[in-house]
Parts: sequence; C-alpha cells; structure tokens
Amino acid sequence: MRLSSSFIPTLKEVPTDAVIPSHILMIRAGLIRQLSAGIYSMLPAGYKVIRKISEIIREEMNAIGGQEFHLPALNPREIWDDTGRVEAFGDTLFHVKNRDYVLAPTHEEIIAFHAKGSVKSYKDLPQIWYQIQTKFRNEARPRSGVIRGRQFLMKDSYTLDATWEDLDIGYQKHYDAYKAIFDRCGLKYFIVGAHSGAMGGSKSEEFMVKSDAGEDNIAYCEKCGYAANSEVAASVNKPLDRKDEQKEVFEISTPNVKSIDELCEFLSIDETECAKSRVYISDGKPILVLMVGNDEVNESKLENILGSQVRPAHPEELLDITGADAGSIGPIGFKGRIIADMNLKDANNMYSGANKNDYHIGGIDFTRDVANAEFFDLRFVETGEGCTNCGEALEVFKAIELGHIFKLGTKYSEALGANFLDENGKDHPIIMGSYGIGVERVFACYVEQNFDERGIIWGKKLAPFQIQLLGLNMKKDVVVDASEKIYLDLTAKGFDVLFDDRIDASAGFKFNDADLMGMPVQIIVGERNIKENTVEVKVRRDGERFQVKLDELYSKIDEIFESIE
RNA sequence: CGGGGCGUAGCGUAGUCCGGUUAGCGCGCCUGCUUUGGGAGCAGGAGGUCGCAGGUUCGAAUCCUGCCGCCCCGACCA
Repeated sequence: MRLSSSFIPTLKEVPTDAVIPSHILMIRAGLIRQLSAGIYSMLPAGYKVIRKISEIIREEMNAIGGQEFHLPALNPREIWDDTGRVEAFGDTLFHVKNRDYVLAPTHEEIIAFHAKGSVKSYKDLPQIWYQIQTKFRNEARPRSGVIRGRQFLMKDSYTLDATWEDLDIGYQKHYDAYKAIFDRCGLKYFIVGAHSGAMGGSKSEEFMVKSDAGEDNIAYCEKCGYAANSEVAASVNKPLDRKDEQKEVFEISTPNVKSIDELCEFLSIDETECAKSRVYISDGKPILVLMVGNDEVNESKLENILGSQVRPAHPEELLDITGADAGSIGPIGFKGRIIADMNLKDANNMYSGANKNDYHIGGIDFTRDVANAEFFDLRFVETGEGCTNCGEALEVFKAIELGHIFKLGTKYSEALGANFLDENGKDHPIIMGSYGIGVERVFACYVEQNFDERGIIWGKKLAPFQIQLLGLNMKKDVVVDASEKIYLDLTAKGFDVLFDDRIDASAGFKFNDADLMGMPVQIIVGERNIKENTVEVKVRRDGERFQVKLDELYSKIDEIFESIE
C-alpha cells in the first residue's frame, strides 16, 4: 500500500477528548475515528487490525470445533420478553422506535431459538456455535475510547450439551482456546475467578488485562498466581490485638460526631479502636454489619454469606430500626442479626455508636458485649496484604475484562423450550454455556501494553502492515528507483508493506509518522546510503538499526522477522 | 442518573469575567519557488451558522433562559 494514496490520517497533536494512551494513539495513528459517544469508526488501517484479531479468534474457535454463524443484530422484542431480559437489561437494551424490535446486546436467545427449531436429539449434541458480530448496549457512560462503547464487536460463542459433564468439556475447550487466542495476540493477561452473583451459581472466569483504565479491581499474587476479583478476593486475616487493660462499657456524649474520622479526632483515638456500623436490609430483615475503622463493607461478600441480595437501609429505616441516625449506630442494644468483620473477633476497648443520636459507647468487648455477633471476612483486600494461598503480599489493581467464560445451564433453553430427546425418548432442556471476547478491547489492550513516547509498537501478528518502507527524498531518481524496487520485491515475497512514497513530506515527518504508526520493521531508503548500495533497517520495538547492503536486504528482513514477536 | 469540565475553521486553541474594528494564533489544506536522514523555509491563498433556540441591547462569541453534544469522576454494568 502506498501512503501517498491511502487514507491513514495521522495527527501530530493529542485530541482533547482522548485521555488514556490507547485511545490517544489509536486516533493519532489514524486507526479509528469517533462518530458519537461510545461509537467509533474503524479506519482502513484499524480495520486491518480488527481482521487480524478476528482471524486468530476464528482459527482457535474452529480448532475446538466451533461453527461460525452470522446472527441478526435486529431482534424481535418478543423473544427477549420470553426470557425476562427486556426487564433484566432495562435501559441498557436499545429499543427500535418504529417497530417492536430491539438491538441485540448478546445472543443467548437467538442461539436457543435456532436450537429449538433444529436440535432435537442427543445425537445432535454437542455443538459449539459462535459468531463475531456487532453488539449494541446503551451504556450510561461510554468511556476510554473503544474500551466501553455503545456499539462494539464481540466474539460470542455458545456450547449446547446434553449432559453437565459435556458442558465441563466445552467450557474447558473455551478456556484453552482463550489462552491460545490471547497468547497469540501477544497480550499479558491473567485469569480470575469471578463472582457469579445472584444470577446463577454456575462457574465463571474472566480474562483480565491490568490497566488503570479498567473498571474492575483485581487482587493478584505475583508469587503463586492467585487472582480474584476484589469482590471475592480473600487475604490473610489480621485480627486486632486484644488490649491488656480491660475497660467496662461507658457512654460518651459526642455532639455532631458522625464519621469515624470525626470520632477519632474528638476522642483522640485511632480508627482501629472504632467499630463502624452499617445497616443492610436482606430478605426484608435488618442486618447490622460492623467493620474496623474506615473499612468498607464488601457487599458481594455479604451477599455470598447471606445467600441473598442486600441493600443499605434507608435513613428513615435506620431511625426506626436502631433509634438513631447514621453516625450513632452500634452493636450495644441492637436487636437483630449482627455480622462483623472477622478482624473484630475478640477485640476489646472498642468505640461504636450508642443507638442514640450524639452518643457513642466505649469499652466494648466483642467477646463479652457482642456475644451474638457472627464473624466473617467482609473487607476489600488491599495492596500489601498476605495471599491466603502462599502468604506473599497481594497487589490490588484495576483491570479490563477482555473475555469471560460462563456455564449458563438451562435458563435460556428452558425459557424458550429448547429441548432434546435423550436415549430413552425423554425431554430435557439443552445445557448451555456462553463465552465472550471483546474484539476492540483486545485491540485497545494491545496498544495499552505496547507503546512508547513516539507511538504504537506493533508486533508482527496484529500490525496493520509488517513493514513501513520510507523513501526519504522522492524527488531523487536514485531513491525512487531503489525504494520502488524494494516495495515491489517485498510485496512479491508476500510482505504487507506500507510504502511512504509521499513526494512532499520531509524526512523527519516520515520518521515520526512511521514511529507513530509503529509497524514492526522500517526500511529507510536515503540518498546517501543508496549511493553506497545500502539502506537502513530499523526494528521499531528496540530501536535497533542496521546498515544493510541491498543484496542482503531480503535475507536480513527474513532474519529479523524470524527473531521478533 | 449525581458531581465537575468543555463546546470558536479538519485538529489544537486565544478572546468570554468587564458586550463595541474585518473573531486572532499554531498545525493541517491549496498555489508557486526553494528544501529533503528526525515533525522544512519564503511568498500568496482558501476555509467560521463562535453547539442550537429564544431573550436583553443601538450592538452579543461575550450577558440571561432553555435545550443539545462531548470528556472526566462516581453510581450502574446479564
């Protein structure tokens, strides 16, 4: 491809709307352009990257027996009503105004619909069906460029099985295929056990990439590889020390003291001497949750303990339940279930609310005074805490969800009546699994992990072009002749070459554009070198440069492509 | 949806508080000449509903009201 006649609009300046490196660079390198919030156009060079990622996905999906579909994005609303997901998705589901259609945010329903029509016997199973297709979700807040969009490309696949054992096999095939896909794409990622939540108890794992632009918090152990979403991550328990001096319970007037910080300042105490109270409603009943100091309640852990969803009590409910407003609530005199963080077990001489406005109680001994409390791990793990697996310090950081694999079960097949007959002629719902990969997220995450101050650094697998050939002064016949020949030769050898043949662009301009676009190898044809029958070859990633004789160029190029990722 | 910021040429921006020449600058673009190993120089030129609508005023990019759009933080995220 000749740069002089291609549309790769690079930008010297940083676009105002872009904040994270991948977003900035994808725009500056002429790969994408925004149309509207969360809606992006793939420009020709960007679309080449998308196609390369898609091709890797296809190869690995086909290798596990996947069959590629192309399902409609425009769906009748009715089928989404049948599974209750019009309500479940709520405002996230796009509705078409002038006909009763929705824009599909995923395709479980459509897969189950087709399975119902055609999969009748256990002999038809198992099946792995997949597609790479545009999905639509009315995200309240699109962000970080292509990472959270209202329209995005997703590889979604579905396993259809007759038995739970076969589901396990299909799930494992996806697990292995996903590792192969992300490895081939050159991403550094890790796999996290995910919170299955109230939606179903089936197994679910997420493929994550560490990034400040991420929306999930992950606890990770460098040493043993333990990784978990912070919603479920555990750490080594560090209970408060029991003080030697044993105080009695006493009441203190604390006018206008609401927060733990205010209490600590008012009484000149440390926050580890305070038990923070939060009241939740679960199954209509109040639960008092106690945490050390300013520790936040991990509501996912609380839900897992209670086996039901929770919500914070409303202010009016607080007064009704405890007799006090938020800021003065505590365990002494609380009627109802008390769940406390395990670090509070056996703690003494603690301060907490008095269940009377503007009063707190000191000298609380959890063993003596809060004997009915149940103790559980309720905290969010923080950086530096010990891994429960190996004891090494955990690191907590943000991460982007690249893909996720999920054992669905029979929710959709039951709702839509997608059944099969077993050996005995008995009806059963098809057992399903669902597996997703965000294609643009693979793209953006690769850029997030592979750039420097000059631009993107592509590896050979995903690069839009393999080689960028720079003809430095295209008004000199020697340069034109040599670079044209190299371009034609390399193209004939099967290389995808981007040839910077622009006549008016200066040398420096071409160098900077080439570094910005970031093809793995640059070949620089300059007047001085070419008169000596040499060109310069530069490897983008490490910046290494070689002066290469023209007759050795192609073997050198082969050699470099052998050695680079 | 709550909080904050922004909207002026393709891109980046000044001017807005305190209304008053022809709305300025850099990049990019067009023409010509020169230049070509790290974002060239000179000369000439094109390009603007100042987000939209209404209002105040002799006069609005600037003040007032409403709306729209974009970004960031948070909430939400099968």
